[in-house]
Amino acid sequence: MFFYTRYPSSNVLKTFFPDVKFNRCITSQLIKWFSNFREFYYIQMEKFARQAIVDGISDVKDITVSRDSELFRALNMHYNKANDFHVPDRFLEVAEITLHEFYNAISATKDSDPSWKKAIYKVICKLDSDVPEEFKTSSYL
DNA sequence: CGAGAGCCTG
DNA sequence: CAGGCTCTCG
Repeated sequence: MFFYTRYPSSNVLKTFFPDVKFNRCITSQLIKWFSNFREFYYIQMEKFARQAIVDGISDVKDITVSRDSELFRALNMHYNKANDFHVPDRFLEVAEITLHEFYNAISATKDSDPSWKKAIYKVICKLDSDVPEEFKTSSYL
């Protein structure tokens, strides 16, 4: 599910767990869970973006994310351990865009600003796609 | 005041 | 992942 949306609202998130009766506690736990997913995602992005800079890559266009990228493997390992479904191409695009955002920001030393990631989050949150209905049938996450 | 983001920690 | 804490926003 994360491969489709990075910023689902709590209500949207809930619809993907039809078999769960939510109370305040479980809901916040679910929100927290997804928040952790985002955290991991951005941590990886920053890590690989910095690595690209250390590696001396000077053009953003030389930074790409494909299914056999180290970055993709790290993410897939985390969100899709069993590798039981196909990751949408759109996710690869979003991942690449995210990586570029980090690369550009760090290159411009914007990371000296305590809240420099906010600008990136603002861009990425607009790239969410709809999650296929099939995910609502079983506890896919 | 409560939900949720974001950051840090275990 | 889950807890805990600060901070923003409706």
